[in-house]
Amino acid sequence: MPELPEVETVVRTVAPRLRGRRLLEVRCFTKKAWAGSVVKAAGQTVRDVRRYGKYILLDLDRGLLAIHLGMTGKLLTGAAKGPYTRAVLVCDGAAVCFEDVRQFGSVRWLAGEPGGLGPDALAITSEEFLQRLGKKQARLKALLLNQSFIRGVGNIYADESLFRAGLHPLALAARLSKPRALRLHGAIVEVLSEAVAKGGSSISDYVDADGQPGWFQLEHRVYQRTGEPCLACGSPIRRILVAQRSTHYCPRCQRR
DNA sequence: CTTAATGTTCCCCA
DNA sequence: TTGGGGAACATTAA
Repeated sequence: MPELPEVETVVRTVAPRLRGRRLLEVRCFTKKAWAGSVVKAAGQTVRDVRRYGKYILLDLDRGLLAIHLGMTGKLLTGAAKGPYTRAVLVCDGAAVCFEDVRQFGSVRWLAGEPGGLGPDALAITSEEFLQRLGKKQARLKALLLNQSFIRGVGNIYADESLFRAGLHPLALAARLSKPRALRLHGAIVEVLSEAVAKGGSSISDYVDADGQPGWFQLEHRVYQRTGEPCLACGSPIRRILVAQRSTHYCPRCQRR
C-alpha cells in the first residue's frame, strides 16, 4: 500500500485526528525491536503530521514519531483492535490503529529529523534531478526505487513513470540525453500528482485512515498488466526482474 | 505446493 | 566506491 501517493493520502486523512492532540500512550502488540522506542512519545502533543518520502512523521514536543507502512501497513481511525494491530496511538477522544499483516512496517520515536534520503520526488526541481541522474551508472528502475536517490517512488510508480516517459527500465541513467531525463522528471511528477489526486492505488487492500480506497489503480498502464495489450500500441506488456522487483514495461513504447 | 505481493537492509562479489 | 544479485524479514492469496 505505501508509496508517496498512498502515504500522502494517509497523512491527509489522519492529520485532522491527531494534530494538536495529546498522545496519552502508544501501545505496541509486537516483539519487533521498534516497539521499545515509542514509550518516549507518551504524554506528548502532536504538533504536526506530515509526509517525509514514504514516512508519516508526527512532530512532538520533543522528537517525533516516524511511521513506515512497509508493504501492508495501514493507519486506521476509529477501528477496533484486531489480530494484525501492531500498535495503537491513544489520544483523548480518538485512537489510531497501526495494522500491518506482514510486519515490514514500523513506528519509532526519533530525536530528530530522519536523514540520509534523497530529495522528495514531488519537490525536486528538474535541474537537480538532471544533476543527480547524470552521476549515476545505475539502471533507471533501480535508481527510482533507491530512496537515497529520490524519496517516495516505489515499484508501482517507478514502472508507471518509466512508461509515461517512454524509457526502458534497464537504461543507464548517466547515458540518458537531457531531453529524455527531463521527460522522466516530468513523468514522475505527473504520475505522482495524478495518483495523489485519486487517493493512491488500491491494488490489494490499501485504504486511507478513514477506510476509503484509492482509484489510481484504474489508471495503471503497465503495472501488473503482464501479457495485456499496451494501451498505446497494443504490444503485450512484458515483465522482467530488476533489483529483485517485478518490472512491467512495453517493449515497443520503451526501447533501450 | 509454488509463486508473488505497495519495502528496506545487509552481505557478498565484481 | 559503486552497483548488482541474493537473502532475510512475515503473511496471505491465487
